[in-house]
Amino acid sequence: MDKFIKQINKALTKGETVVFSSNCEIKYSGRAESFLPDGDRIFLIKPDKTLVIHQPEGSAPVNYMKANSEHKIIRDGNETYMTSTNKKLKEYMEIRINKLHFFNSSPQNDGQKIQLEGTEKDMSEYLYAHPELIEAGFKPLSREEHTKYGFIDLFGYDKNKTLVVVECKRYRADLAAVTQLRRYVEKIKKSKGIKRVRGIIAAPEISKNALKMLNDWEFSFKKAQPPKRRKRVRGQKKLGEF
Amino acid sequence: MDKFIKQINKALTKGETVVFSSNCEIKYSGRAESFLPDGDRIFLIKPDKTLVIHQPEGSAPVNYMKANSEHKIIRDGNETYMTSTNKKLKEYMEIRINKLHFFNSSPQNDGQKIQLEGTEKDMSEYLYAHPELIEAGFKPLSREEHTKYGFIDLFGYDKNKTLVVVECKRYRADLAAVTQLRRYVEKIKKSKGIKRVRGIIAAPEISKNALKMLNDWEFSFKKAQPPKRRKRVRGQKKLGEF
DNA sequence: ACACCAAGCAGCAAT
DNA sequence: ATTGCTGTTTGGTGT
Repeated sequence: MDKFIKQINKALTKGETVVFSSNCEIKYSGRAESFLPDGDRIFLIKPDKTLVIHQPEGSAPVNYMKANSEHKIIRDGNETYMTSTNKKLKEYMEIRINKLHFFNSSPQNDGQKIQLEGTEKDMSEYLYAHPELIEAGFKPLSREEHTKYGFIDLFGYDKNKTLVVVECKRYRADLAAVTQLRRYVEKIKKSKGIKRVRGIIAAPEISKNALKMLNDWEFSFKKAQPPKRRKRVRGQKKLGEF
Repeated sequence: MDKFIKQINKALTKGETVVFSSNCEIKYSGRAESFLPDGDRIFLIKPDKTLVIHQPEGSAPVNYMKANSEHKIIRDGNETYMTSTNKKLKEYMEIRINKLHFFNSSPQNDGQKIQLEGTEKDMSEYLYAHPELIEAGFKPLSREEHTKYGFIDLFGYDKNKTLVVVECKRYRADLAAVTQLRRYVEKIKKSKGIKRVRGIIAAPEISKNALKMLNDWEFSFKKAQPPKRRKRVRGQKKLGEF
């Protein structure tokens, strides 16, 4: 355990990435409060002082501390603790480490940024470039615009010069998508002093209740998908699989 | 590298938790598509076949595969790849492993569930038990109720027997909170055929625009907080700090 | 399954 | 720093 304390303190000062596993108990206090009784977990401490703690199931960490936290190992009699504090965020964590299973610390070189495709932004770009996919005669004016009424995905005129707000969803549109659209439409009506502004949800699908609310408000739905390049990845049988 | 392949295959069949670091390139195709050029990353494969991949910064994984994915190591000439597939979710990942930095596999025993306090649910429970914190004469009828209009945090009558919908937010209420409240209020008005239903946002704070929208709709704001036990955690100077 | 919603959401962009 | 919003959101709960 003394070796562990030396190792981790050294690693933290050197800005290495630390991974260890231990049997431990975790207390957290900050935006909420949590307690996790004894069990084996995986710990990851990054050079930016992010701490992520994983149980044996699920994608999300069970506990974590955000970047720029301060991590310390403390001996208290027979017990070993790690404390993590983030004064700025008023967050505190205390981990009683009962047993260390393994420890690794190493420098990690990685200056790369992930390149992501098929997002809602890609979708609004694509529809901006191909307005006929919304409807014949649609003339886009702007996309991804931050207005004081909110963040409007796609905005333009229809063939009758009526203003149209388009809200894009990369998946199934739900009630929240419709209320969001409605908020934009109403704000624009009010600010421009015009009676008629159309609202369109562009998404691959829409939930039943959302469609009902859409109809109640005389908005409309247009089936559309975010674009993908569909490059082949090893393990995929066919490109057409999804 | 051959040893690595044996180790990882063995670990995966035994249901151990695998952690390794490698220099690699990552391609993903599924709900979206991504590409991440060569760099050092930490890999975590859990007994439930969740894969989580971390870069040296931030809380969130840069890439991941959800539980029940299938992970395989493949040699292709001089290159080593790991493929992860989840047929059910139609998700595919391919990782070209250039160099392995370290590897660990170990059984992890952890049957514990995190105990969390200070959630929105705790807040609505507390306000249900202490209705005077909303306003004098408020009589709650239900809390956390799933209706076909949505999920209503707190519902009751005010001192004048007017129906009141309360939407709780554990942190600052925003525009979405107000539109959510408005949706519930309108649906209840319509379904019950009554003209007046009040709406209240209960939250520690509310954003400026949200407050304006709240006033426009003649709803009201009540300052309230989720309850916390505020137990002491090592590293916290005083209980009163937050 | 779908639907809806909270989250210690995280991360990002614009104000 | 605050606001608003997307996300390969994740995770939970109820229908």
